[in-house]
Amino acid sequence: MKRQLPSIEEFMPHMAYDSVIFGFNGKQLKILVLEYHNTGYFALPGGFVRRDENVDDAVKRSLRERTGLEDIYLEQFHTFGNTSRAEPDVMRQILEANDYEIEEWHWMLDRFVSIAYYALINYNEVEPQPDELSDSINWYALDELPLLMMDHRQIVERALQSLQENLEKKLVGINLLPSKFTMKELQEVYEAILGEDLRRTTFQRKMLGMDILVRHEKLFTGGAHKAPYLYSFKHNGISKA
Amino acid sequence: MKRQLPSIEEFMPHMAYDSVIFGFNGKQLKILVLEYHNTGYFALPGGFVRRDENVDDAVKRSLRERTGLEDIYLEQFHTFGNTSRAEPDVMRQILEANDYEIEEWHWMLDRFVSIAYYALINYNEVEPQPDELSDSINWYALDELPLLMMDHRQIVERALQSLQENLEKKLVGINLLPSKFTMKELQEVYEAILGEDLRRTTFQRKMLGMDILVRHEKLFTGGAHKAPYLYSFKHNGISKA
DNA sequence: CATTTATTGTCTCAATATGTTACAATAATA
DNA sequence: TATTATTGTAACATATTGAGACAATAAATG
Repeated sequence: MKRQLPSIEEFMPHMAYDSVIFGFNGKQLKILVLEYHNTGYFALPGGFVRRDENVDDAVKRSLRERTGLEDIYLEQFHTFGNTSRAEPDVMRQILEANDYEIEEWHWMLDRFVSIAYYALINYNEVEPQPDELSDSINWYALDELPLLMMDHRQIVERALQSLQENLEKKLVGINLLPSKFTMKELQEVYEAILGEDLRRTTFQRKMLGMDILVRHEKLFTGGAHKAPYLYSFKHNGISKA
Repeated sequence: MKRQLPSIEEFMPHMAYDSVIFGFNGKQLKILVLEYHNTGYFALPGGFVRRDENVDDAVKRSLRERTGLEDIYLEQFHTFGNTSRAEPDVMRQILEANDYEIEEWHWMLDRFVSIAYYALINYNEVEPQPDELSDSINWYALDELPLLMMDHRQIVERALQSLQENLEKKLVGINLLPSKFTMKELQEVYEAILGEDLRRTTFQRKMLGMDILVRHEKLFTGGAHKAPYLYSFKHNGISKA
């Protein structure tokens, strides 16, 4: 008994989204990558937009499903619209490997324009869940990505670039950390995103000078040295644009 | 004899683009706005994407048609994807006023996701041409815009914001000026975009310090004062990202 | 033709911001 | 109690930007 594919009645054709979901494990910046069943194809989490659904909501829906998290920092950064964004043979393989019934032609084999978002989440709060088509969803460091489908590699690169550009403008780094963190952890997030080392004293001065951090109790890690303070961000909740 | 609407065979449904075309008249930043025949509706220049066409190319095609210019500085800045982006009654009115034949329902009355771009052109080089649905296309200063259809006003605001953010990163201001210009003209472009006055000496020092300008002969305007130098940009042509 | 006017190009000094080094203040450990 | 590996902050040097001053014009004025 073959499964039924989502119907074109429900979704807008030619329209998709992809999410680059960033997390920080304390050392490296990582992203979530899906592996499709039995095919060896890797891809970014993505999906289609319902006909009665805002694009942003479609993306949030899928982020909830993949991560279980409710309020996620999300930023749309580019829409990829080249005609080359179609790989019907690959798509057919994936669908067949998932035991879907495919007619001669199906809308999911068509050309897609993809609206791309990046999300920032707290690595440790999450138990990622694969989607219907996938065996697994795993964290990959940016310099250890598997070969990704289609133009997903370029999508990741562009996401990182946008994240870097927004790092100063918005208080973006926050969203990759737990609510309380040390100055060192914050610095490590910045270094991972920018891909360069920062000077400790300058960084600390700048962050404190911005007047956006609240200082809390000290964190006694058990190390043979002065204990660092914990900080949190002043304004509550998600720092969405 | 009614005219025929573009066929859905040619275009992707639910998918559109809009362009915010900026020009600078020497004093103000302006944008091009269309007025639809006999309806009093104003809108941004936009269009649909052919099934076999890159989105970027669709936008360039329409820019050529509206402006006659070939190489235009163009930047995609956001995709607007809310379900509220549909006004079937208004759209029907516009089409009827243009003497198009409309069946019960038509794909152009549907919800659209719009991929938005901004363009920078040389105000004086252009003789704007209205599209099929429009009586006129005219320059409007940003603070004297007519009431625009749908969410086009928000699109303009977001375009301006992106332009402001890109002003420092890229050498964007260039594209609004003729190939040779004075330092004062360049400063006026920056001021119009940023919406604030800049300090003359600091601006000049910064621009010259960037090492991107070539100094040419002086410009004798006939004013009772020292003649300014003309400058052009070092690297040739369009400074696309 | 000398004088006046408005603007331009450049310099200087002041005010900020950032880079760099130094050092005292810890928590654990030996 | 001394040692170790940080952390928080201060101090100084350097770089960047803000602000004002001023000489060098093109034309207009008389």
